[in-house]
Amino acid sequence: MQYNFNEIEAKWQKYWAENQTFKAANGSDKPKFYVLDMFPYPSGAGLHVGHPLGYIASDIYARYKRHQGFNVLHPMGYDSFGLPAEQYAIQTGQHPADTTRVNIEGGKDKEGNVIEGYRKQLDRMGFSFDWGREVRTSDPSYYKWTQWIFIKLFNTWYNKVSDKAEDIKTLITTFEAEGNIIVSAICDADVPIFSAKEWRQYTRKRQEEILLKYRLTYLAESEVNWCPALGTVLANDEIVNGVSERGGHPVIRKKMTQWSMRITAYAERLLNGLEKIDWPQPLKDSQANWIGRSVGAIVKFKLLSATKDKISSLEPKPLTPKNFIEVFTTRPDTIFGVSFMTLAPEHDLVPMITTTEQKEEVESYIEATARRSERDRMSDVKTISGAFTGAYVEHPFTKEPVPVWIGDYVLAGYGTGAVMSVPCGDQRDYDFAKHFNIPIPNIFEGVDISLEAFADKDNTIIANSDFLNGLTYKEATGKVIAALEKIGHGEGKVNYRLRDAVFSRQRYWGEPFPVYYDEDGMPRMLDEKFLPLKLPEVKKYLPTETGEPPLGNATVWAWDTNNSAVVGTRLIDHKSVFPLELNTMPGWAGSSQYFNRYMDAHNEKAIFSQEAINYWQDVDLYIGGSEHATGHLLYSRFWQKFMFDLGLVPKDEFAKKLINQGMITGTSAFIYRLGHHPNVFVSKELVDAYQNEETKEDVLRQIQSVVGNTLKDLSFDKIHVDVDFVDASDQLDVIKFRNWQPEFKNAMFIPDRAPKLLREVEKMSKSKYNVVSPDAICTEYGADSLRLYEMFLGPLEQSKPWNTAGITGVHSFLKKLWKLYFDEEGLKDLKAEPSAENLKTLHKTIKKAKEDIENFSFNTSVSTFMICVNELTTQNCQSKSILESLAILVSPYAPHIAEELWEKLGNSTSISTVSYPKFEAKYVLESSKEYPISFNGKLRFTIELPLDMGKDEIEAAVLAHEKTRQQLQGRTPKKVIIVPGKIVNIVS
RNA sequence: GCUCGAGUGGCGGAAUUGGUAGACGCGCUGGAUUCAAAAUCCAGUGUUUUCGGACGUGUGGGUUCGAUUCCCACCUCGAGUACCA
Repeated sequence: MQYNFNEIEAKWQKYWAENQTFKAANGSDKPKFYVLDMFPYPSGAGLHVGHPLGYIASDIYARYKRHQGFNVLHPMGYDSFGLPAEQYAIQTGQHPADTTRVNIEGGKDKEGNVIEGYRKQLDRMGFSFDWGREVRTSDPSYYKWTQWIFIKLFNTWYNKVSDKAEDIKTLITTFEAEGNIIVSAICDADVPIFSAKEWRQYTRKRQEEILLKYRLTYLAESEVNWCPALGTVLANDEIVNGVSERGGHPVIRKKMTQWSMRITAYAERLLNGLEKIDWPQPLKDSQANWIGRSVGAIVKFKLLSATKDKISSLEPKPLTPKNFIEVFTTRPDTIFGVSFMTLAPEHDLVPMITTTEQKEEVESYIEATARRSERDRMSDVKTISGAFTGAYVEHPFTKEPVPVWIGDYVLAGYGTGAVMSVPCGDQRDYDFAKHFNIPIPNIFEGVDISLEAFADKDNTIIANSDFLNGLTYKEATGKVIAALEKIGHGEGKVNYRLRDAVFSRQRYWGEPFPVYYDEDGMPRMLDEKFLPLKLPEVKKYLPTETGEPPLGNATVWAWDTNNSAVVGTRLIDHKSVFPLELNTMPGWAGSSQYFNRYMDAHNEKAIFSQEAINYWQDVDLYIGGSEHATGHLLYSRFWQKFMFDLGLVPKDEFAKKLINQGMITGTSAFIYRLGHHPNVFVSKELVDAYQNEETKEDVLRQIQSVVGNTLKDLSFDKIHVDVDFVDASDQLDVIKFRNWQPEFKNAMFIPDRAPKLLREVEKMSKSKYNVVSPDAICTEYGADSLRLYEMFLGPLEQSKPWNTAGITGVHSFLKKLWKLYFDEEGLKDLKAEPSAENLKTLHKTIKKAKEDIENFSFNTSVSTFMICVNELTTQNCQSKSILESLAILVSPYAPHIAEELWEKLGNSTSISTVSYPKFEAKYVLESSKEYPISFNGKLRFTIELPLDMGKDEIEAAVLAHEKTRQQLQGRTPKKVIIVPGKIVNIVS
């Protein structure tokens, strides 16, 4: 009987679907285990072999956990809002919902190409997903809950005292009773101070404006990253090297009114939370880096409004709210080294403090920096530029005047947008001072600063600094902060690099905000019971002529408050019918709580029931790509903590363990095309030989014999060849190549048979002809072979190249496995009692396979199975019990063949929940050991000795051995090292 | 520049606490089977050699009876980040 994988795989996929084998119940006597994959964006191009790597690993683990007796939740869904569907809609006019459905469920695209569909592709690989819990972020029944969370965020503020998010009502109550002086909140910087009386006298609009400054999602005019080519704003994590992550378009800074998420409220908790989750260190590092906590101080420098000559006569005046400049510094200990102050050119105070004499220079500098794009400014960090404002501030301790400059090395968006410049202690300040001839006072003990700044905190001893002299960095910092606080000129402060996240996108294919704008133009939330607010139909998916987002094209997009319904925009009267928000939410909105929604995916009354969330708690294992480190994975943690504060989820971290699977790259194939002879192709070997001086002439002659002797100098172009035309020996199938494209129809090859190709590892991409689809592999070798091979390639986390040729190794393993159970006639007569050898092989395998799977070392467990099958084949194992256990061991990796073997052995239920074989040490105990005998650390020979032999006996046995005497040649050993069970080393 | 990770045969990779380097697979070489091919099976396969051995895990040093593994310096590649005060 042959191993007919196509038939077997189709049969069991059908069986699993019909019997709902992998349906997970929300409650069970078994312990729970939640295995999650990052859900995919369903693109029209379909999956290539790189995509399922993580899914295969998580599926193996999920299946293993079922064998271990866990109730396993292993869901899958689609992150189906996004840019590609929208851009396709703009080009073709097709509704993104339609193309998205085709990409998932299959069908035809506009050109009539057959799209297989993600679901079918995934099904062919035999995943044990509980498809009954599928979610699609673009489905109104799903995004209803994304909108719901948005409303919750709007109705919440962050109380620093309780250190958590609280209902906005508690804030309003406080305002009404006591004003905001006693409120300690994470809010906008420009909140005015008011009393309860003042609050009550404010208009409703004024009150709303103030509350917006406290809400966890708020509308604010802010500087955003605007991408003109995409017509939308982008978040910081959507920009790579100053250009858009998608498409590589330039990005400029622009002021716009946008929804923002107050993620900064959670900065500290997001940072601390990293300590209790088992996530990859590089990923934690990059989140920590992104949050960018730095400890230092705020220092206030009083403004002196006069020119330098007159300052000395000025009377000292107390600080008032408007007459100082605030800086943030991590080195308050160097305050006596300040010789100037630098503001970002965009700093609010610049126009106010600039003197008439300096006005022209400052304005032209500001104009020049504004003209430079973000990218220019970033790529050119060496050019030093700046301008003097003419203004001075007063040093808080020395009372000396300090000149105020502006310079684009100071960023408006970090800290206070102003720095106290200490040229002796900071290289940027140093360079700036050198360039503009500003003095560089030295405040470090025994340090030469004639060439560069001294920034080594650990070896700092402060000098020339009044009361800080002789102190270390740490001592001086503490002392100076205390002194600043005492005179009211500053305080200790922790600063974060993390910015609030802009949450508006000028796009069509995203979640609509459940927001309308009232008669005052203030945002109001729809009542929860009217959700979902569905995306309106539009004629065009582009921005409107007046520059509004695509939803501006909708004719039915207004909120009728009398009837609680979406109505035509013509009816807007700002009395009872109001305009709805035209922006949509960003890509990460839908993915920030999807893992919790899976727990109760069809609940219409709540995002999930409390029973469901309390049962499943959190994700036990999450597998996905590292590219989401500072996007999805940070935002999801933020929303989880928010949900936790509201008491909606029991855990404030959503995933205990996370693994980043590596990328599978392609192995591109190239043939060399002869210069000036576009019809002639030369093998890699000949081109290599041509590069070698010794063989160059031979190659030249060989090529001349084909194309004529006129050719003296050879040149070669590398041409991509479809990897489908290449065999395991890297030889080209010339017939396939000639039929590939018309220009190759009459191609000639040197040598003319199976020329060797050059192979290089590159990212998989259509244009490189190195994309391999899992469907083709499933058809030719089967899903079980694909699964095994993806795991066998190497460690899960590592990036590694795909080469289809190698799959024959795991495929013939499966055939050998099959042959242990079947011969030509059918199932073998498996009545033999297991031999000691059989049991040893089996139990060795159980032990190793279990260890490997628990360490996520899937590549080595595949080797273990190969060794096991090779041994059992040699042993001619005919024991049913051994072969039953083997089928279970293999089943997480190659589930189809395992089910078939299991059934043919006479079992009537699925193998998927059978308990894992138990390792028993007694079967693998050895009585003797082949001891390696080394002399001075170098292995010479081995001797077999009983394992229970003691050190002394071993020494005696080894020294008595004839080969030992040969090695020693009469010398006496100086030392004999014996590690029982391991090695013997003789030093002589 | 900074942070993190990695360098092992022709290739993917293995070696669990420092203890027989190269498991397993691909490829390659030879053989069996076949009219032939595919498939299958058997043997070999780090380099070198005077067939005793010698040399071998990016480079140079160190610790150790013993180092792919630990320490120091350097080189190369990859990922992230980038004027963060």
